[in-house]
Amino acid sequence: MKFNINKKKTETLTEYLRKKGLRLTEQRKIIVNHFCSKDKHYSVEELYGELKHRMPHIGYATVYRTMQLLVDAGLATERRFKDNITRYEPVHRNVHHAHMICLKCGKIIEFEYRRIEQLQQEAAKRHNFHPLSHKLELYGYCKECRKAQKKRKK
Amino acid sequence: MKFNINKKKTETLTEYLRKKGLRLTEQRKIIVNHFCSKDKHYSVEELYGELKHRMPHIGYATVYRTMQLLVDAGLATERRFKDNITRYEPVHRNVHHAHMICLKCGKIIEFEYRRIEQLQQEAAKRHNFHPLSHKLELYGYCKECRKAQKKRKK
DNA sequence: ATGGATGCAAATAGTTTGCAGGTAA
DNA sequence: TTACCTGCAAACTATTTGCATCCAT
Repeated sequence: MKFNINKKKTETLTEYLRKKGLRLTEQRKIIVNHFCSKDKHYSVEELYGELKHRMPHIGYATVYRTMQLLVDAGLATERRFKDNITRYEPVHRNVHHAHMICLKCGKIIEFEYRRIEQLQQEAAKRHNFHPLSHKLELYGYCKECRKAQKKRKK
Repeated sequence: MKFNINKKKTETLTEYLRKKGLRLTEQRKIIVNHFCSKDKHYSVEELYGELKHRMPHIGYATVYRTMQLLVDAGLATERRFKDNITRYEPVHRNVHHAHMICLKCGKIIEFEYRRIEQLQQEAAKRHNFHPLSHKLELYGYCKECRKAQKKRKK
Protein backbone atom coordinates (compact mmCIF):
# COMPACT_ATOMS: atom_id res chain seq x y z
CA MET A 1 0.00 0.00 0.00
CA LYS A 2 2.77 2.35 0.98
CA PHE A 3 4.57 1.33 -2.14
CA ASN A 4 1.57 2.27 -4.22
CA ILE A 5 1.40 5.72 -2.78
CA ASN A 6 5.05 6.32 -3.49
CA LYS A 7 4.83 4.89 -6.93
CA LYS A 8 2.07 7.34 -7.72
CA LYS A 9 4.09 10.19 -6.26
CA THR A 10 7.15 9.26 -8.26
CA GLU A 11 4.98 9.22 -11.36
CA THR A 12 3.64 12.67 -10.58
CA LEU A 13 7.18 13.89 -10.14
CA THR A 14 8.35 12.26 -13.35
CA GLU A 15 5.48 13.87 -15.22
CA TYR A 16 6.31 17.26 -13.73
CA LEU A 17 9.99 16.93 -14.59
CA ARG A 18 9.22 15.89 -18.13
CA LYS A 19 6.95 18.87 -18.66
CA LYS A 20 9.62 21.24 -17.35
CA GLY A 21 12.50 19.59 -19.18
CA LEU A 22 14.14 18.58 -15.91
CA ARG A 23 15.76 15.28 -14.96
CA LEU A 24 14.89 12.36 -12.74
CA THR A 25 18.15 11.74 -10.95
CA GLU A 26 18.98 9.00 -8.48
CA GLN A 27 19.00 11.56 -5.65
CA ARG A 28 15.56 12.85 -6.52
CA LYS A 29 14.15 9.32 -6.67
CA ILE A 30 15.54 8.46 -3.25
CA ILE A 31 14.46 11.71 -1.66
CA VAL A 32 10.90 11.64 -2.93
CA ASN A 33 10.54 8.01 -1.89
CA HIS A 34 11.94 8.56 1.53
CA PHE A 35 10.00 11.74 2.10
CA CYS A 36 6.66 10.31 1.02
CA SER A 37 7.00 7.03 2.87
CA LYS A 38 6.79 8.61 6.32
CA ASP A 39 3.83 10.51 7.64
CA LYS A 40 5.90 13.24 9.15
CA HIS A 41 6.69 16.94 9.06
CA TYR A 42 10.27 16.81 7.85
CA SER A 43 12.78 19.55 8.36
CA VAL A 44 15.64 19.59 5.88
CA GLU A 45 18.01 18.65 8.66
CA GLU A 46 16.02 15.58 9.67
CA LEU A 47 15.69 14.50 6.08
CA TYR A 48 19.38 15.08 5.46
CA GLY A 49 20.24 13.03 8.54
CA GLU A 50 18.18 10.07 7.42
CA LEU A 51 19.35 10.24 3.82
CA LYS A 52 23.01 10.44 4.78
CA HIS A 53 23.00 6.68 5.50
CA ARG A 54 21.95 5.79 2.02
CA MET A 55 23.78 8.58 0.26
CA PRO A 56 26.90 9.53 2.22
CA HIS A 57 27.90 12.23 -0.25
CA ILE A 58 24.63 14.11 -0.36
CA GLY A 59 24.77 17.79 0.56
CA TYR A 60 22.26 20.07 2.22
CA ALA A 61 21.92 22.06 -0.98
CA THR A 62 20.54 19.06 -2.84
CA VAL A 63 17.98 18.38 -0.15
CA TYR A 64 16.91 22.02 -0.08
CA ARG A 65 16.71 22.15 -3.85
CA THR A 66 14.80 18.91 -4.12
CA MET A 67 12.28 19.89 -1.48
CA GLN A 68 11.66 23.13 -3.33
CA LEU A 69 11.12 21.04 -6.43
CA LEU A 70 8.59 18.85 -4.64
CA VAL A 71 6.75 21.96 -3.51
CA ASP A 72 6.69 23.27 -7.07
CA ALA A 73 5.52 19.89 -8.32
CA GLY A 74 2.68 19.98 -5.83
CA LEU A 75 3.91 16.98 -3.85
CA ALA A 76 4.86 18.81 -0.66
CA THR A 77 3.85 21.91 1.25
CA GLU A 78 6.16 24.14 3.14
CA ARG A 79 5.29 25.09 6.70
CA ARG A 80 7.09 27.17 9.23
CA PHE A 81 6.13 26.90 12.86
CA LYS A 82 7.42 29.06 15.65
CA ASP A 83 10.87 27.49 15.82
CA ASN A 84 11.82 29.14 12.55
CA ILE A 85 12.62 25.92 10.77
CA THR A 86 10.98 25.13 7.47
CA ARG A 87 9.17 21.83 7.45
CA TYR A 88 7.68 19.88 4.61
CA GLU A 89 4.71 17.60 4.60
CA PRO A 90 3.42 15.30 1.87
CA VAL A 91 0.54 16.92 0.07
CA HIS A 92 -2.00 14.14 0.34
CA ARG A 93 -2.39 15.11 3.97
CA ASN A 94 -2.77 18.73 3.17
CA VAL A 95 -6.49 19.02 2.63
CA HIS A 96 -8.60 20.65 5.29
CA HIS A 97 -6.43 20.24 8.30
CA ALA A 98 -4.65 22.39 10.80
CA HIS A 99 -2.02 21.83 13.47
CA MET A 100 -1.76 21.78 17.21
CA ILE A 101 1.83 22.11 18.31
CA CYS A 102 2.95 21.10 21.78
CA LEU A 103 5.27 23.70 23.24
CA LYS A 104 6.84 21.11 25.51
CA CYS A 105 7.60 18.04 23.41
CA GLY A 106 7.14 19.54 19.96
CA LYS A 107 4.57 16.98 18.91
CA ILE A 108 2.39 18.03 16.00
CA ILE A 109 -1.24 16.93 16.04
CA GLU A 110 -3.40 17.43 13.00
CA PHE A 111 -7.07 18.10 12.98
CA GLU A 112 -9.81 18.64 10.44
CA TYR A 113 -11.60 21.92 10.28
CA ARG A 114 -14.05 22.08 7.47
CA ARG A 115 -16.48 24.23 9.41
CA ILE A 116 -13.74 26.65 10.35
CA GLU A 117 -12.75 26.84 6.72
CA GLN A 118 -16.23 27.92 5.77
CA LEU A 119 -16.08 30.76 8.25
CA GLN A 120 -12.68 31.73 6.86
CA GLN A 121 -14.14 31.94 3.37
CA GLU A 122 -16.92 34.15 4.65
CA ALA A 123 -14.49 36.46 6.40
CA ALA A 124 -12.36 36.68 3.27
CA LYS A 125 -15.39 37.56 1.20
CA ARG A 126 -16.31 40.32 3.63
CA HIS A 127 -12.86 41.87 3.14
CA ASN A 128 -12.78 41.33 -0.60
CA PHE A 129 -9.80 39.08 -0.13
CA HIS A 130 -9.08 36.15 -2.41
CA PRO A 131 -7.43 33.43 -0.32
CA LEU A 132 -5.09 30.96 -1.95
CA SER A 133 -3.83 29.14 1.10
CA HIS A 134 -4.21 29.29 4.83
CA LYS A 135 -2.65 28.25 8.05
CA LEU A 136 -4.20 27.54 11.41
CA GLU A 137 -2.01 26.62 14.31
CA LEU A 138 -2.73 26.16 17.98
CA TYR A 139 0.15 26.27 20.42
CA GLY A 140 -0.15 24.70 23.84
CA TYR A 141 0.35 21.46 25.74
CA CYS A 142 -0.60 18.00 24.62
CA LYS A 143 -2.29 15.35 26.74
CA GLU A 144 0.94 13.64 27.78
CA CYS A 145 2.80 16.80 28.72
CA ARG A 146 -0.16 18.02 30.74
CA LYS A 147 -0.17 14.75 32.66
CA ALA A 148 3.54 15.03 33.32
CA GLN A 149 3.02 18.58 34.50
CA LYS A 150 0.26 17.61 36.92
CA LYS A 151 2.39 14.87 38.40
CA ARG A 152 5.22 17.29 39.06
CA LYS A 153 2.89 19.60 40.93
CA LYS A 154 1.93 16.91 43.42
CA MET B 1 -5.78 59.99 22.88
CA LYS B 2 -2.75 58.38 21.32
CA PHE B 3 -0.71 59.89 24.05
CA ASN B 4 -2.90 58.28 26.66
CA ILE B 5 -2.46 54.84 25.22
CA ASN B 6 1.28 55.24 25.18
CA LYS B 7 1.34 56.63 28.63
CA LYS B 8 -0.48 53.58 29.87
CA LYS B 9 1.89 51.34 27.97
CA THR B 10 4.91 53.07 29.40
CA GLU B 11 3.45 52.64 32.85
CA THR B 12 2.93 48.94 32.25
CA LEU B 13 6.52 48.67 31.13
CA THR B 14 7.81 50.63 34.10
CA GLU B 15 5.87 48.37 36.42
CA TYR B 16 7.27 45.28 34.72
CA LEU B 17 10.82 46.59 34.88
CA ARG B 18 10.50 47.47 38.53
CA LYS B 19 9.23 44.01 39.39
CA LYS B 20 12.11 42.40 37.57
CA GLY B 21 14.75 44.79 38.84
CA LEU B 22 15.44 46.10 35.34
CA ARG B 23 15.94 49.68 34.21
CA LEU B 24 13.93 52.23 32.27
CA THR B 25 16.50 53.65 29.91
CA GLU B 26 16.10 56.46 27.41
CA GLN B 27 16.25 53.91 24.57
CA ARG B 28 13.50 51.81 26.03
CA LYS B 29 11.27 54.83 26.51
CA ILE B 30 11.71 55.94 22.93
CA ILE B 31 11.25 52.48 21.48
CA VAL B 32 8.10 51.65 23.42
CA ASN B 33 6.62 55.02 22.53
CA HIS B 34 7.45 54.76 18.89
CA PHE B 35 6.33 51.17 18.63
CA CYS B 36 3.00 51.71 20.36
CA SER B 37 2.10 54.92 18.53
CA LYS B 38 1.69 53.26 15.15
CA ASP B 39 -0.86 50.61 14.37
CA LYS B 40 1.53 48.46 12.42
CA HIS B 41 3.26 45.09 12.28
CA TYR B 42 6.83 46.20 12.78
CA SER B 43 9.84 44.21 11.76
CA VAL B 44 13.03 44.99 13.65
CA GLU B 45 14.52 46.42 10.50
CA GLU B 46 11.63 48.84 9.96
CA LEU B 47 11.70 49.91 13.56
CA TYR B 48 15.47 50.34 13.49
CA GLY B 49 15.16 52.43 10.33
CA GLU B 50 12.65 54.79 11.90
CA LEU B 51 14.49 55.03 15.21
CA LYS B 52 17.82 55.75 13.58
CA HIS B 53 16.71 59.35 12.96
CA ARG B 54 16.11 60.03 16.59
CA MET B 55 18.91 57.89 17.94
CA PRO B 56 21.74 57.72 15.40
CA HIS B 57 23.85 55.46 17.58
CA ILE B 58 21.26 52.80 18.24
CA GLY B 59 22.21 49.25 17.24
CA TYR B 60 20.12 46.35 16.01
CA ALA B 61 20.89 44.43 19.17
CA THR B 62 19.14 47.01 21.32
CA VAL B 63 16.05 46.92 19.17
CA TYR B 64 15.97 43.13 19.22
CA ARG B 65 16.52 43.04 22.97
CA THR B 66 13.92 45.70 23.64
CA MET B 67 11.29 44.02 21.51
CA GLN B 68 11.90 40.77 23.36
CA LEU B 69 11.42 42.73 26.55
CA LEU B 70 8.11 44.14 25.32
CA VAL B 71 6.97 40.62 24.48
CA ASP B 72 7.92 39.44 27.97
CA ALA B 73 6.17 42.42 29.49
CA GLY B 74 3.03 41.53 27.58
CA LEU B 75 3.06 44.69 25.47
CA ALA B 76 3.82 43.09 22.13
CA THR B 77 3.32 39.80 20.37
CA GLU B 78 5.72 38.20 18.03
CA ARG B 79 4.49 36.95 14.68
CA ARG B 80 6.27 35.32 11.84
CA PHE B 81 4.63 35.20 8.44
CA LYS B 82 5.93 33.37 5.42
CA ASP B 83 8.71 35.81 4.63
CA ASN B 84 10.69 34.57 7.63
CA ILE B 85 10.92 37.92 9.30
CA THR B 86 9.76 38.36 12.86
CA ARG B 87 7.18 41.08 13.27
CA TYR B 88 5.78 42.66 16.39
CA GLU B 89 2.37 44.07 17.01
CA PRO B 90 1.06 46.03 19.98
CA VAL B 91 -0.88 43.74 22.24
CA HIS B 92 -4.09 45.74 22.51
CA ARG B 93 -4.90 44.62 19.00
CA ASN B 94 -4.12 41.06 19.76
CA VAL B 95 -7.45 39.77 20.99
CA HIS B 96 -9.50 37.55 18.77
CA HIS B 97 -8.15 38.44 15.41
CA ALA B 98 -6.39 36.75 12.56
CA HIS B 99 -4.53 37.91 9.47
CA MET B 100 -5.00 37.93 5.75
CA ILE B 101 -1.71 38.53 3.99
CA CYS B 102 -1.55 39.70 0.40
CA LEU B 103 1.06 37.75 -1.51
CA LYS B 104 1.46 40.60 -3.98
CA CYS B 105 1.75 43.81 -2.00
CA GLY B 106 2.36 42.35 1.45
CA LYS B 107 -0.55 44.18 3.03
CA ILE B 108 -1.80 42.66 6.25
CA ILE B 109 -5.54 42.78 6.91
CA GLU B 110 -6.89 41.81 10.29
CA PHE B 111 -10.20 40.21 10.98
CA GLU B 112 -12.16 39.05 13.96
CA TYR B 113 -12.98 35.42 14.38
CA ARG B 114 -14.73 34.69 17.58
CA ARG B 115 -16.84 31.94 16.08
CA ILE B 116 -13.80 30.30 14.60
CA GLU B 117 -12.14 30.46 17.98
CA GLN B 118 -15.00 28.55 19.53
CA LEU B 119 -14.58 25.78 16.99
CA GLN B 120 -10.86 25.75 17.70
CA GLN B 121 -11.54 25.25 21.37
CA GLU B 122 -13.85 22.37 20.58
CA ALA B 123 -11.27 20.73 18.35
CA ALA B 124 -8.62 21.14 21.03
CA LYS B 125 -10.88 19.55 23.60
CA ARG B 126 -11.48 16.58 21.31
CA HIS B 127 -7.72 16.01 21.13
CA ASN B 128 -7.11 16.64 24.78
CA PHE B 129 -4.95 19.57 23.83
CA HIS B 130 -4.60 22.63 26.01
CA PRO B 131 -4.13 25.64 23.71
CA LEU B 132 -2.26 28.69 24.95
CA SER B 133 -2.08 30.69 21.77
CA HIS B 134 -3.08 30.35 18.16
CA LYS B 135 -2.47 31.68 14.76
CA LEU B 136 -4.75 31.90 11.77
CA GLU B 137 -3.45 33.27 8.51
CA LEU B 138 -4.94 33.43 5.06
CA TYR B 139 -2.60 34.02 2.14
CA GLY B 140 -3.92 35.36 -1.12
CA TYR B 141 -4.64 38.56 -3.01
CA CYS B 142 -6.24 41.70 -1.66
CA LYS B 143 -8.92 43.73 -3.38
CA GLU B 144 -6.49 46.22 -4.94
CA CYS B 145 -4.07 43.62 -6.28
CA ARG B 146 -6.93 41.62 -7.78
CA LYS B 147 -8.11 44.73 -9.59
CA ALA B 148 -4.63 45.41 -10.90
CA GLN B 149 -4.42 41.82 -12.07
CA LYS B 150 -7.71 41.98 -13.93
CA LYS B 151 -6.65 45.15 -15.71
CA ARG B 152 -3.48 43.57 -16.91
CA LYS B 153 -5.38 40.67 -18.40
CA LYS B 154 -7.45 42.93 -20.63
C1' DA C 1 28.95 52.11 43.28
C1' DT C 2 27.12 48.41 41.04
C1' DG C 3 24.96 45.53 38.18
C1' DG C 4 21.91 45.99 34.35
C1' DA C 5 21.98 48.18 29.41
C1' DT C 6 24.14 49.75 25.26
C1' DG C 7 26.65 49.59 20.86
C1' DC C 8 29.80 47.47 18.32
C1' DA C 9 31.55 43.55 16.11
C1' DA C 10 31.82 38.84 15.79
C1' DA C 11 29.28 34.54 16.03
C1' DT C 12 25.21 31.57 14.84
C1' DA C 13 21.92 29.16 12.25
C1' DG C 14 19.04 28.24 8.48
C1' DT C 15 19.12 28.70 3.79
C1' DT C 16 20.88 30.04 -0.87
C1' DT C 17 24.24 30.44 -4.49
C1' DG C 18 28.52 30.00 -7.54
C1' DC C 19 31.10 26.87 -9.67
C1' DA C 20 33.66 22.84 -11.49
C1' DG C 21 32.81 18.36 -12.46
C1' DG C 22 29.19 14.64 -13.14
C1' DT C 23 25.26 12.55 -15.61
C1' DA C 24 20.34 11.91 -17.60
C1' DA C 25 18.20 12.34 -21.87
C1' DT D 1 26.42 16.02 -26.69
C1' DT D 2 23.97 19.29 -24.05
C1' DA D 3 22.26 21.45 -20.24
C1' DC D 4 20.64 20.11 -16.17
C1' DC D 5 22.35 18.39 -11.46
C1' DT D 6 25.31 17.58 -7.72
C1' DG D 7 28.42 18.42 -3.85
C1' DC D 8 31.30 21.45 -1.90
C1' DA D 9 32.33 25.72 0.03
C1' DA D 10 31.40 30.34 0.37
C1' DA D 11 27.82 33.80 0.72
C1' DC D 12 23.63 35.62 2.74
C1' DT D 13 20.28 37.09 6.08
C1' DA D 14 17.96 37.43 10.35
C1' DT D 15 19.06 37.10 14.89
C1' DT D 16 22.03 36.38 19.05
C1' DT D 17 26.04 36.92 21.90
C1' DG D 18 30.55 38.59 24.07
C1' DC D 19 32.54 42.37 25.82
C1' DA D 20 34.17 46.91 27.15
C1' DT D 21 31.91 50.90 28.41
C1' DC D 22 28.01 53.49 30.05
C1' DC D 23 24.43 54.86 33.15
C1' DA D 24 19.88 54.21 35.99
C1' DT D 25 19.08 53.20 40.46
